[in-house]
Amino acid sequence: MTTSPTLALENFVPYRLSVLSNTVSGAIARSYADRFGLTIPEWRIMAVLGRFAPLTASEVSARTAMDKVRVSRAVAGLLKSGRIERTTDSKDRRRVRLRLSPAGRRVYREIVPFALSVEDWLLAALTVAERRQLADLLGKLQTRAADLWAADPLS
Amino acid sequence: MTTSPTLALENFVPYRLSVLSNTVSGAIARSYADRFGLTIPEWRIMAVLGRFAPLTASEVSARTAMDKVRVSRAVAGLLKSGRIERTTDSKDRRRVRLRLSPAGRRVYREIVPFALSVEDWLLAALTVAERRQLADLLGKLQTRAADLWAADPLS
DNA sequence: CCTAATTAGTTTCAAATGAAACTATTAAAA
DNA sequence: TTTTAATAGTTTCATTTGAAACTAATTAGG
Repeated sequence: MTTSPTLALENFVPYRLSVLSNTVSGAIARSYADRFGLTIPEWRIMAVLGRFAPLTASEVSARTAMDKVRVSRAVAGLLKSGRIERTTDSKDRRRVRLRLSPAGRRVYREIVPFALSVEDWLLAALTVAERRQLADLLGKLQTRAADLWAADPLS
Repeated sequence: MTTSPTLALENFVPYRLSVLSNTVSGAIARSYADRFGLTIPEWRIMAVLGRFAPLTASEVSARTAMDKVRVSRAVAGLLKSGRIERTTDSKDRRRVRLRLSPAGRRVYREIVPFALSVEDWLLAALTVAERRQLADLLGKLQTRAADLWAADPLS
């Protein structure tokens, strides 16, 4: 008698990554919504503008791994809540230069320590060596996954 | 002069997890759609029914980490494509017993080796020791994240 | 019993999503 | 130049999503 090979979902790495990422993002999304009235796309944009402003929408897109539609909508939300400012680039009037507003900077100064404390809380289960391992593994897997995405090497 | 603390998104673990998970899931979703005409929720359901059938929708929900609405819709899709069968439980007529159909089992026998080969390809960048590390770290982080989700311990 | 509360699963409705079409502007080619 | 193509960003439209409401069946309480 032959048995078909089976797959244990609970040990399957793509599944575990998805569940972990959803759990973490869900908890964070709830916190950010409650405390700051921000979505995760909005938070990501504030995070990159806090470091690198001014940026164009395309640059934000590249730095946040979000497509331009998402960026466009999250930018609209942040403009409405007065947390970022937009000016059109005078050299290339298609481009838009984005930066945090004074109110945005105040939120940024509050949210960064909070975000870091969430990360710390999450990583408190790991030793320093394990945290290094984690960073290393995430890097290797991301490189590999990007190739999987780009080329479908199993075709 | 004082500088506000900043946050490097590209090193922020929740962000890196999200990007990695999206990259992996996106590549897999494309493959499954192309080769088997399956969505990821449908595939997850087939994966658990391949091991544990019959299961009720709630049991499927628990084993796949998907809410009951998602399960209900994916079950409807699998019924339509003839890959699962449904009978109502005679002891409790609210419950529904789900199992793979013969056609579903054929797909299952094809997709399991494929799924494992995708995982292998992804993990080929890691040594055996690193794979063990990864499994260990994912476990620790998932436990921690579940606590974060349940209790919001930073409140 | 018989009513209230609970549970399993589905449907509805409003919000989030992304691909494709679109507008405006700039760069390249003829 | 003046088309033509490419780029930046927005909007449209069809699909996906999930919370809340709903239906049906079972269990618990009075």
